[in-house]
Amino acid sequence: MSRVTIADVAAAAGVSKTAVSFAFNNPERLAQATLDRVLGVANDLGYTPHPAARALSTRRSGTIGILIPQRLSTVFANPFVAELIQGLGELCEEHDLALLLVPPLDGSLETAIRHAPVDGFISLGLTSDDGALAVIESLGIPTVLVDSEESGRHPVVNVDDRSGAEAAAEHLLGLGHRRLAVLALPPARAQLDLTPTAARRLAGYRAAIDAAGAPEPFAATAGISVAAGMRAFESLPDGDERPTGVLAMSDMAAIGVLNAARAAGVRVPLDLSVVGFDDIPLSAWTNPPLTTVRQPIVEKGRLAARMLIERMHGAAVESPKPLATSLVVRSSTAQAQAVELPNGRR
Amino acid sequence: MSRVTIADVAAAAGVSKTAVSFAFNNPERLAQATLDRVLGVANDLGYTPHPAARALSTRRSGTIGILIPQRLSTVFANPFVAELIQGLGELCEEHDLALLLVPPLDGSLETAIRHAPVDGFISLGLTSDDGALAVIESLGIPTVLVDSEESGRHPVVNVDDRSGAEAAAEHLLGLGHRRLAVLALPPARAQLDLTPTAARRLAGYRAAIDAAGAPEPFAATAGISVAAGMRAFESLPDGDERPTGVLAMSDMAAIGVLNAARAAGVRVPLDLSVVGFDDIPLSAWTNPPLTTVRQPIVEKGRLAARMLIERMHGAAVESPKPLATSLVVRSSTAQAQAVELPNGRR
DNA sequence: ACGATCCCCTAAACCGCTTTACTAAAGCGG
DNA sequence: CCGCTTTAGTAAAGCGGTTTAGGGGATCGT
Repeated sequence: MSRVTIADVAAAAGVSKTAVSFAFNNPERLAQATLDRVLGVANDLGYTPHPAARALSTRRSGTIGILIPQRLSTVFANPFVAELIQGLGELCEEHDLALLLVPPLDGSLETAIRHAPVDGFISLGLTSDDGALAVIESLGIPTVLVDSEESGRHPVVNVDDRSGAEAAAEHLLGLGHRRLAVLALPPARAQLDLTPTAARRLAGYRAAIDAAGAPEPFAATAGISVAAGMRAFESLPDGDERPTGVLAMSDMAAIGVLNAARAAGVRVPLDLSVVGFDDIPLSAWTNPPLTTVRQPIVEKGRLAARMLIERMHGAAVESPKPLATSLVVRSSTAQAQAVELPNGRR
Repeated sequence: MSRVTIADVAAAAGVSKTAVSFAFNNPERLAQATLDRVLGVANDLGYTPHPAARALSTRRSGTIGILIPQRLSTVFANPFVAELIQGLGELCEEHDLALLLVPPLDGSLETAIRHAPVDGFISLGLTSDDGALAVIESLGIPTVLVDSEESGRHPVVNVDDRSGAEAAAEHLLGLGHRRLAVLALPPARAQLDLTPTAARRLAGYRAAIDAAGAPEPFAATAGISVAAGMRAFESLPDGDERPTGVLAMSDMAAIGVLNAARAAGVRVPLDLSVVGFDDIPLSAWTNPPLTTVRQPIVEKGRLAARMLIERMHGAAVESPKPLATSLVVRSSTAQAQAVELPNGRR
């Protein structure tokens, strides 16, 4: 019941292994009659080249890896990743590549990288000093960074997080909100700093708030799940202290806030305005529909894949400039209620 | 800049390749001093076994493949898959396995299967006569079927689609609805029949409708996207003919109906009741919150992965009985409006 | 002092495929 | 009819690991 090998086919067709190999990879080197016979026999026997053997010999695996910095169950709770894969997938299918999900192995992303049989990596949200990148470097595997920092060593695909965040904050400030809460994304890997994305968004919020002379926002961390958003809402100061506007760095967290608010009898957007980030497809259908910052996720995936494939073909590719983000105003934000203290910073 | 091989390490440490291999895979066969030296040198050189070489030699790749019957961009638009991967991922991480997404290659799932360097497959939604399963068979790769039909050849993980659908239809019928619409899932692969899942759900709807003596439901196909659900709503008969209840086989389609209805001035649930299927996490936060049939997707993924891993270890595993589904009543369904024709089948 | 045992380590075969010579036979011009 | 190119196919050397069989030296029992 063991696999049919090239030697089996060769024997059955009465030719050498080389001839069989040629039949598949170099058909013009065989006489038509031989070619037909070999192909016929191979087909009858159900022969398929062993992927690992082929990969070893050709030094290509036909696979690209997505470097996932966290546990799969965490990351896939975020529709963001699924959307990115849609973009990556389009290009992969076009180029007959398979997609390998590479989460930390034994808790170590570095280990996982070493064991991944891939021709290239797409990495998500790593800081440029992450040890994982050093390992990739030493392995010499072409890589494209997504949601990362500028790096001399690899091309980077980013969106303009900062401008998007700034627009979100300006929107709220423009509606008269002063007491704001920022729901930050947690670090991608334990004991690390903010992800580059979170840092840029935070900078955007800050810039707008400072420019408007509004008080320091309340800060919490909310991850990318509805539950985390709900917890974040609970953690907000209560009573008069409660922020009137929430700037969430993910739509999922924003949706959690929406829900926890309703449960607590806080009306959105009357009592509380909420802005999300990403514009995942479902944000338009929440209750109320979510005001959020749109980023072109699928496009980002497509672009990253295209760049990686070019790199794999040996081309030198430049980092494109960050993709544009835009504020999508729906119904989770409204004019702040009248009563507001007349002083600036608290 | 070429990769460090086992021979490089052996030379640098002044031992044979065998010794280096033992250092990693059979450390007790080396003297402590030698072991330390080899490991030290390997570390200094940044040595990692070449995954393909290792796979060829050990005949294991440390990877399991998810057989995706459609294009990645289509499949990942459905939160269902992301959830399933959360479940699969938990087990994979526990067992240090990577996850390979295997969509059709050159339009052929069979080809993709042959080229996939995996130790096992999880297949999604295939009928048991699908050619892809025959190929897997001939390759002798352990496989677990998800959302498929009972098959003597592979263990199957299913949920009780039929009962769930029946409960959904009974719910609507119990609320007095008679004119119903069923939004079916399209076939997984072009020119094929309904997926096993869709067929079972349809049977469930039918059984309840027949038992209640209600008229034949209007039938449409809606896929698993919000847009498809919106189109399906548009396709419903208008005026007095319009169904008062919609049974959608996916939450995404149901959400599309919700939205298209609102746009058309049709009030949900006053004028139209909508029931979804799956209970994806966001169904609770739509506007209005969606009544739907819950199935334990993450659990399904975990179970499938656990079974596959056991099979890969050579154990014989039985198909468990279908996982329970349950109706989750939220706010998208309500009593049918009074005016109803007093006759039975139209 | 001598064969038997251990302990460490190595040579070489093997996994299944690709690819680089290279050869035998056929075709060709003169 | 002979030397020269083509054509069609092959043998063998990798690719980079793992693993089996075995060898040399130190230790042990007597």
